[in-house]
Amino acid sequence: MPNISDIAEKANVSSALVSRVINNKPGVSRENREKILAVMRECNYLPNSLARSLATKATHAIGVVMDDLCDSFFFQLIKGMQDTADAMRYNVLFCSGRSEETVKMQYVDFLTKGLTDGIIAYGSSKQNEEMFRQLSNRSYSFVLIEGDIPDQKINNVLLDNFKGAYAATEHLIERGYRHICHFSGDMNRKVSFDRLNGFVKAMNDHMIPIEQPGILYTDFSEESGYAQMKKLIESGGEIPEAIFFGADKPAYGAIQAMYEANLKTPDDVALIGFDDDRPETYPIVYPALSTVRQPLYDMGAESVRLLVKAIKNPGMPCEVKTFTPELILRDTCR
Amino acid sequence: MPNISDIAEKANVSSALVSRVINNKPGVSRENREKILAVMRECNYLPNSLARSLATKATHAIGVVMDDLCDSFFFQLIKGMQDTADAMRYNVLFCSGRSEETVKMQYVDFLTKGLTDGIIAYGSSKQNEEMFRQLSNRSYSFVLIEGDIPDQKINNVLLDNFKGAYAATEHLIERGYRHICHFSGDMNRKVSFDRLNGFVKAMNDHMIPIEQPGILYTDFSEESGYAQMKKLIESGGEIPEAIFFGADKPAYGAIQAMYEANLKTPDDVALIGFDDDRPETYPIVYPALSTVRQPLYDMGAESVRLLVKAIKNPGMPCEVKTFTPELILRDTCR
DNA sequence: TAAAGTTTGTAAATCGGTTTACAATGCAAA
DNA sequence: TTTGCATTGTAAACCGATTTACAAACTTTA
Repeated sequence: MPNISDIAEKANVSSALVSRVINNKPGVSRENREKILAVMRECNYLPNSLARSLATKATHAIGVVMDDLCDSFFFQLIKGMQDTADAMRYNVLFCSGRSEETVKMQYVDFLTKGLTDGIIAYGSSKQNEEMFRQLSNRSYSFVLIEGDIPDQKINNVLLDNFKGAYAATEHLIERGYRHICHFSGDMNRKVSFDRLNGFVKAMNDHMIPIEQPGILYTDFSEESGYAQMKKLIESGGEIPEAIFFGADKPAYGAIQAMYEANLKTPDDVALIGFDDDRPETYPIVYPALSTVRQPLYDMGAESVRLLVKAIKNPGMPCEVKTFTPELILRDTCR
Repeated sequence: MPNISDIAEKANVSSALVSRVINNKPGVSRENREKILAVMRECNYLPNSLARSLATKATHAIGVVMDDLCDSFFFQLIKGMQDTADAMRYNVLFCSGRSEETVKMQYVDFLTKGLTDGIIAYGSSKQNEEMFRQLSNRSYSFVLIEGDIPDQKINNVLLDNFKGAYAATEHLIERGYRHICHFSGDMNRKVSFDRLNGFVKAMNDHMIPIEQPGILYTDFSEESGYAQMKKLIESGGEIPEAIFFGADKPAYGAIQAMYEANLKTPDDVALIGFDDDRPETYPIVYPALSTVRQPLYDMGAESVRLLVKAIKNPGMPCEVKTFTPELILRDTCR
């Protein structure tokens, strides 16, 4: 691998001239420019990015750190980020924590030590709050999606989970359902609280009592929804007329349990999920799930725009962009 | 952001000593080591990775370049890579081409200029052959999964597509089916040729004629399988007893078309897919698809092992690891 | 022809680390 | 007391680029 001095030597010029050619800057005669270009081509020369970034203090790369890349939930988010970054001429490096908070933090550490001009992280938990606080102190540019750090000004892309949950619940009420339950999402996540609160508030505002089984806790997996629904059915207790879920995946799990117990939706139980995390498959699958849609593509795009803005204006005051979810009615609740 | 000299100054030592502390090397008195560590902590000092990598010529990072991250097909591959890299203390940076060959190549370029010690790329096409040739010439370490460059020795992780297709077809024949068709995958990919050839060879070896409609061409999408199957049904021609697909996604599409036409599988048409690219959902979905399983997790893991080996032994002769797929019988063909 | 201005080229500092060669120090053995 | 050997510390070169300050050469202009 030749370096800039090798090229300079072969072309009988100083390395500063070669640098000017690399960066298309003035101050090089036509003659020399062509000679240098020829030598570069001949030697298969590629300027070393590390050295360039070290000198210029810019990498033109942004990092994205997520809990787990392998979740179709993130597809639209990723596409939004990638398209936007492409358009803004930034390269995106995705890192996957494989659901382990420690691995995720290790990647944040890795990327922020010089490799990227900024990072986007999805989700915050108590475990990583401290890390983001430190990023703030270092005045490193970053954007947090769906996770806020108490008492800390940071760039944030959020969803109004409360409003979405409220709207979904209210819709169920307006459709005439009275015995309505909630399957919450993972309660380690603030979003799940907000959704739960939206549900409770809507029920209260319409003076509908929350009857047994009331609120059942799941995580964000299909398995957990399946298990809770199966337990509910097997308990022999009364089955609610409608269920609002804190996420789509447990709703799909519940549908599976209902299917096995020969319960139909929406006739026996109306369902509304949250996320619009549709399996990328055909509708034979299930009855299409009614849900509260997160505008993930837009959120991904906005997070990149915000990050690039922060990178280009260091010291810029932090911004918070809140998106509003949309109620989408499909088969499981009209 | 303090640098190493700032720390050295504050601790009243030379920067070489600080470097030794950072890297846990001998040659520092207990006293000084502790003082330096204290100053580092106090200043929130983080050594700059770019500078370190520039000096040591190692980044301890590997890049993975794929056509499109947003495809559940890659999940197991990604997991295999990530787990293995974690265990070997390498960081993995994933890049997504968004299906555009030019973007994918741009990332190869970006990563190989110093950012990563090596890369893994999935799939090769005529368009990017030249790029991989050049990587070879630069003697940059890389591994290609499912893609070989003619006349070029490279590290390769492959699947024996021919054998898998042959086995699947033979199984259909042994089950007594005679009117068997093939829906090929995207013919821009060599894998599709191999699978097609496996099908044809098995039919020939058993002296079964390939009857109308014979071979239908799809790409790797559900839509294409749906469209071809629908056309076939609407054409009013004879429906084959069994179909072997070059990929799972078009098979799922075909199932959808069959469902709409009230055709049952395996009774009306037996189906075998390829990939074992299962939707991460519950079995209500479809009849579970019989398929030829790619050991993607293992292939991902092996690609990382091979790459790291190549990084650590520059000049190592290239290796080719070929995996054998496994026929998995589920509902659509017993 | 001299003075002033414009191009073009170079040397050297810099980015933030690592590493090598060597000097200074301390301590035990002779 | 001298010799020899670790141990500890430092200065300086280096990794591969960018950038600044300035010198040299060439044009204009008066």
